[in-house]
Amino acid sequence: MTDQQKKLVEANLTVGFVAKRSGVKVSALHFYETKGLIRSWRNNGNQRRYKPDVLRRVAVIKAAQAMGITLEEIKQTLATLPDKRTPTKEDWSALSKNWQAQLDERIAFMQRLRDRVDGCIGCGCLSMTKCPIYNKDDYLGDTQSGAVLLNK
Amino acid sequence: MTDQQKKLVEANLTVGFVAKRSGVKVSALHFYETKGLIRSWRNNGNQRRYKPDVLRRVAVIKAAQAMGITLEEIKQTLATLPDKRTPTKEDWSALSKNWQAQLDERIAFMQRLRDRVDGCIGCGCLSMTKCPIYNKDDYLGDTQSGAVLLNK
DNA sequence: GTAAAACCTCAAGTAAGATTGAGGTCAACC
DNA sequence: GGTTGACCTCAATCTTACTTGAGGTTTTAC
Repeated sequence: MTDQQKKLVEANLTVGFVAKRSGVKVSALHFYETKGLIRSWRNNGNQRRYKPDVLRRVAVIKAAQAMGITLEEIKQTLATLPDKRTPTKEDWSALSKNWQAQLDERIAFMQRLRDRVDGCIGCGCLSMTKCPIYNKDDYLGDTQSGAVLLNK
Repeated sequence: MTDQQKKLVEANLTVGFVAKRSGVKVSALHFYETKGLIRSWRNNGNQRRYKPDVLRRVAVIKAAQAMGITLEEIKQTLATLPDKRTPTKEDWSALSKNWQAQLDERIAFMQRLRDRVDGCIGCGCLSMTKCPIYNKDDYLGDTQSGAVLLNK
């Protein structure tokens, strides 16, 4: 049994191990901790120790980031996980559902954007009076203007 | 005829007009100019004046940003537009094609991600030895590790 | 028991993409 | 022709998400 495996069994992970396993740097783990996204306790020598589920938390953080969710939002959502006990399948499932909706929205937005890019950026209407990019008021209310229509 | 319409006809846009029409702040237009994404000339009083196609450029910049393309990449792509003449339908169409491929990729990535979130974050395998998020080596080569698999 | 590797804190730096503010000029309108 | 709003430059500041480095301690390995 290697030392790393021992650590696993002890369910008492060092920062270096978590860094290697999760693919983020030690400095990032420190950073996430200061931001309240993950937690650790300290051993006698003041070194961080983690529960194994920190690996899932970090994986979830990376996945959410890849979806374009900010750390602040991720923190909010992670805060809905139970504090006292190790999160269960249902707990993680709820997070997943939360973000899946956002992700679906984002995908839909990207698809709309693709269609716009297709239909509009490439269109031939260079005239200021006809192009819907030039003249957004044509199909937006007066309160909207400019590139605002691109922001979701 | 309003003053704004006069300005349009004169094809000689002020920075304030462009800002209002495109939905970006004057400071952003200054910024884009220093970065080489848009161009202007100056009137007698040293004020910026723009050709109308700057509006399309800005719309394209915002669209590309919404796709997750960096200003540097956008600059590179915009640099392929003709320098001497006003870009034609075909010119803009080429840009559109360029980015559509990237957008398709990004959408596909998001969809893969959605499936992962579904299948993995929400899965019940909290054991370190079975969960594919915990044990990435199971399906990635040794060179890959950790959350790397989430980065496209 | 000692050297190397891993860890600690805290301040500063980085990159992208802007915004804000100071101090001053130009243009539009009555 | 003066006031107000739009514009100018340039430096500084902001946000997000980290990384780097200095200076020092702890753990691990032999």
